[in-house]
Amino acid sequence: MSWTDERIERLKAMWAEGKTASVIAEELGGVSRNAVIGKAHRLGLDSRPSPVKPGEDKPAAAAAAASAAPASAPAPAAERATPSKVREKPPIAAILETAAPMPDDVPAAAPAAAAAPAAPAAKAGETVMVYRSIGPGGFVRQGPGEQQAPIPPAPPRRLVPAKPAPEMADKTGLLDLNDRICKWPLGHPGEPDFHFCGQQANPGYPYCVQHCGVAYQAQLPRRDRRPPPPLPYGGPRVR
DNA sequence: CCCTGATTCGC
DNA sequence: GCGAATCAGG
Repeated sequence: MSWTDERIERLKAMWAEGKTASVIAEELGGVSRNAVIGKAHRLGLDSRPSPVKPGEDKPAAAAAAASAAPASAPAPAAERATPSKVREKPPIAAILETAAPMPDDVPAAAPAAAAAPAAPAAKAGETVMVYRSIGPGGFVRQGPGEQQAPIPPAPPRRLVPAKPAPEMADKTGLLDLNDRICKWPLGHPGEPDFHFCGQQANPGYPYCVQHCGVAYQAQLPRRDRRPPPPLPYGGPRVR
């Protein structure tokens, strides 16, 4: 990895922001902390308060020295690292509120053909398969034009108490989660229709195959990773 | 140990 | 010019 103009600019910017050499190296990718420091010095960037050099003294000038009581006081220090905006935490109560209530009356046979979970964004011309709930009994896979399955499944003879309430017939609430169904969240906690994917979980994983594909991605060697897009200032720090 | 930046020096 | 190795303080 070479020092292109663009990378040098990013180095300068981050160095000026006060980021440590390690962080800069990590964000630039493909270079070590030492490389960053070395480059910064060659560029003549401002020195940082060095743990090794409290005041100023040159190794060569060691002979003289002695009489100096260096007014060392570099305290640029920390006032960063605080995210500009603290994400509101979802109160657990709010999540619980959206979980399936369990009213006494039960629906005869929930039609529930509505909203399939988050259809993936499709490029033009692509066929999007959708998993559509056919009620408490399961899901069918449908293409865009396809109609509801012709043979509606026989309604369950008896609904067990744990089964979903009408409004949650096609949604998976917090209380529906177990280790066999996909826990991929759809929507945001606190919103009325917040629910979970609910498809069959990929055995050994918390998500279905589709969402595992999103959640788990192969780690590329550093040099092959795409550097994060230019964030002029204060992008979210991922660590 | 971990972290930090500075410096050196072979390439 | 580059950066690993090394140094040295916190």
